[in-house]
Amino acid sequence: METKRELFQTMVKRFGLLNRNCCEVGSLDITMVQSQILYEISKRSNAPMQEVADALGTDISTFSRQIQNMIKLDLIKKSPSEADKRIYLLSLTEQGNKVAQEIQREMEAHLDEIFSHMNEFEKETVLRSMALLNGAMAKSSVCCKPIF
Amino acid sequence: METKRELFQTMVKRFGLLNRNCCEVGSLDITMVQSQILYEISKRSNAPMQEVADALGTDISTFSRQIQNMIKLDLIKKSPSEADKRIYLLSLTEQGNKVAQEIQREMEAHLDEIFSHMNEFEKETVLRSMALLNGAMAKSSVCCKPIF
DNA sequence: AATTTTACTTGCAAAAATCAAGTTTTAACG
DNA sequence: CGTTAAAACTTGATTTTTGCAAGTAAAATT
Repeated sequence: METKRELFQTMVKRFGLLNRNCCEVGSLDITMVQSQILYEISKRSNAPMQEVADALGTDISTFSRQIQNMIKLDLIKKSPSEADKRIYLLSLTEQGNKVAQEIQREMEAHLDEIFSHMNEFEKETVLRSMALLNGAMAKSSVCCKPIF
Repeated sequence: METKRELFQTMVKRFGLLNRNCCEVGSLDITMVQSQILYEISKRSNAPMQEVADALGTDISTFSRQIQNMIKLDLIKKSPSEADKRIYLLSLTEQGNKVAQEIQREMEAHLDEIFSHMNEFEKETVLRSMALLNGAMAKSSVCCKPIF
C-alpha cells in the first residue's frame, strides 16, 4: 500500500504541476503563475494587489512586476482605489477574460478526459473526496505553509 | 457546485505547490524541486540522469545543473555507468538519505494532520480516490503535458 | 567505416525570485 | 493635533532558475 506521501507525490508529478508553462492561448504563452493570477482575479472582482499576492503566496515585489507584465499583455487592468489611495484594484481586461475562459475550458476538457477513465460512481467519489480534502486542508493548522 | 477545475485549483493552492521552497532540514533550505529530485532518486536505485529528469519533466540542462548543486550540498552522488560510459547513475549520499527521510517524515506528519480532520470512512475514501485519480491520469492521453 | 542518436555539459540570454530601500497614504497614539 | 508607525506598492541590485542552442563523447545504426 502506498503511503499518503507517495500518493501525493505521484499526483503532483502526473499533473505536471512543476512545469513552468501552463498553456498557449491564441498566440500567447501563459505561464502557470500567470494562469493562477488570472484565475484568482477572475474569482474576485476588484481585489487589492496585496490580497491576490497573499492568496497565491508570492512575494509582493515579484507579484508587482508580474502584474506589470500582464498589463503590457493587456490581460489585466489596475485601477486606484477611491477609498484608500495606497491600494490598486485588479481586474481582467476583455482579453484577459477571454484568455481566462479559454484556460478554464482547456482545463475542464483535460480533466474530463482524465475522468473519462472512471465509471460514474468513481467520478462522483473522487470529486467528493477532493472537496473533502480541500475542506480538511482549510481546517488544518499547518496547511499552506512551505512544507510541500 | 464547484467545477473540477476549481477543486483542483484550490487543492494546488492549499498545498502551496507553487511555493519555491519546500522545507528546512537541519540547516539546509530545500526547494520544492530539490525535494522532488530526492524523492525520485530514493525511489530508484542508481537511476540514469535522463530517467530522473524525464520522470520530473524538467529540462535535462536545468536538471544537470541542479544535480551539480546538490552534489556540492553532499546530497547526491553521481557515478559513471560501467555498462554505458555516456550514462551517469544517481544515488543519495548518506546525508541525502537522512534529508530525504526527514522530508518524508515531515510530509507524512503534515498529511496526517490534514487527514485528522476527517473520520475513518472519509479518510479511506479520500485515499482510495487519490489512487483512482492517479490511475486515471496514468491512462490519460493528455496527462503530464504542459496544460496545468 | 561513416553517420546518427543518445546522454550529458556548458554558454548565453531571458525570466523570476529575493532582499533592501524608497514613496505615498492611512492608522494609531500620546 | 502632530508625530510616529504601519500598510500598500514600486524600484533597484543581486542571485537563482530556466530554456535553447551548441558542443563533446560514447553507443547504435546503416
